[in-house]
Amino acid sequence: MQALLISEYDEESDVLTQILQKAGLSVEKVRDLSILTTSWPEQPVDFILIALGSPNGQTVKVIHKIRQHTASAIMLITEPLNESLQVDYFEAGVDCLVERPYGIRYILAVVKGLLRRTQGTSLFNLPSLTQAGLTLDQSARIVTIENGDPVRLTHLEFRLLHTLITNPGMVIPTENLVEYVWGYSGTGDRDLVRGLVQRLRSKIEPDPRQPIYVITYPGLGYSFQKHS
Amino acid sequence: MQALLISEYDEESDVLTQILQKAGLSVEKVRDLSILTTSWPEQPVDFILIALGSPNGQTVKVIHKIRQHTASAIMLITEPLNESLQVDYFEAGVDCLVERPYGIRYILAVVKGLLRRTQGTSLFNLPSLTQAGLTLDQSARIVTIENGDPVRLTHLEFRLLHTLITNPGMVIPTENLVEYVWGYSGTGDRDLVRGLVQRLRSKIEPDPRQPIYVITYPGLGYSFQKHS
DNA sequence: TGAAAATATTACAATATTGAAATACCTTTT
DNA sequence: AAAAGGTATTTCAATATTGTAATATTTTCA
Repeated sequence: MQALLISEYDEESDVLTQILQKAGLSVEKVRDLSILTTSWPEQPVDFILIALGSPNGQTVKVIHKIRQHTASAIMLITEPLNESLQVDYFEAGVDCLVERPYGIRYILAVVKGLLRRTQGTSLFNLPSLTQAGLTLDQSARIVTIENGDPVRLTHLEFRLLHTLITNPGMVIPTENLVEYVWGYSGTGDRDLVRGLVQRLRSKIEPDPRQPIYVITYPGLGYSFQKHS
Repeated sequence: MQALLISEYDEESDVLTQILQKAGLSVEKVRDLSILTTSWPEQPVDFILIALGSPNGQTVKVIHKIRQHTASAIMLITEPLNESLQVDYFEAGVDCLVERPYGIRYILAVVKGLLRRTQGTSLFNLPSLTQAGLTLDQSARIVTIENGDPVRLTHLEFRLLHTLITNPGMVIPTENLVEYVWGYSGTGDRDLVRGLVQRLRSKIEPDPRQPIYVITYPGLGYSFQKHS
């Protein structure tokens, strides 16, 4: 993971470098923001930290340009600004704005938080969903019950459980499940949902005859039992 | 888009409601954070704004629990905190922390920025990836070549193409591909990568004998041809 | 309660996906 | 050019996944 650090002051630059490294990033330093309008790093950049003394109207434009080149997090450290300029920066695409003076541990926490967000947009890095003691690994399509062995789900089983678990306690009409689970392919009908529910239950329910996770609401649909 | 607002003070609650609505959200108000441990809103929540007077250690735990239930943005507004507590909140899963006093326009800008980030992180709402005229639908595992018919990919084919296309121009060592594609299951080896590459090429390459997307670098690995 | 509707269960067939192996081809190095 | 190592291609078998249908059970409502 590559970070790009734009910092004018040497001492601050060193501190920020250490923070970024502590967050697990390799750091490439640049002194001047304007350089970026002409040359962009070869390696993909995963995080951009801009620490400027007195940013001006020009800075907003440059940041806006950077945002068009990358979806990575952009963090800005500045002297205290007036609200109007703060808003401008956010609208230019900045993700986070910290004013001096700041605490080192605070910055580290913010950086980690931003990385959590921007990393998580990779398909292989999605967070697990937990509900009522059941954990769904969205990347590997694996479900784990408390004190149980991990179970692999098929594509359709996963889409079904995912739909239910992201709306815990809500009764999802069977028709909607058809749409969510098979929607992209066009096939699928109410009977298939029933068959799929059976298969899912046989994998995740301690006793499929007495389901505790996927509950039937006759005439309505199915629901994932909400955590009390 | 549904927002959940947790706010103790009536006047502030009204102001924040207006801000959230201006950002395009429907607002559901709650006075007390503790309520969430017992009852969670029926509708799925896309944004969570917590505005507390004096949060305590308990608050951190509740937020951590909320984070396990949702991937939505969590924003926290508080009285000035000591750094240690700030860090705790971030580690519990807060995305943004604003201390009073704050400017209304600033808050609106921050909310919009967070929404920009968190929209489309639902598994069924991921953006398509486009590179060199090839588009990969991450939700439906479908790939489309310019002027061509959509093609469904298998689980493994998808993971392979996804890995390559998210690092365009980079040569990914075969060993790494094994890890990325089969990593979660443990199986998989170099020979399987070759077989899988063939299958993928037969689906996406106009002429599999003369690949233009997935390029072999003998002794190194494979690469997705970068768009100029 | 009893009929109708909805759902559960089981079994099986069709298909899709994957792993494995054998052979042909290409690259690199000497 | 020849040998060695890596890669491509094809084919086949094992398995996984999904769709279908037939029957049993449960729920709903008159």
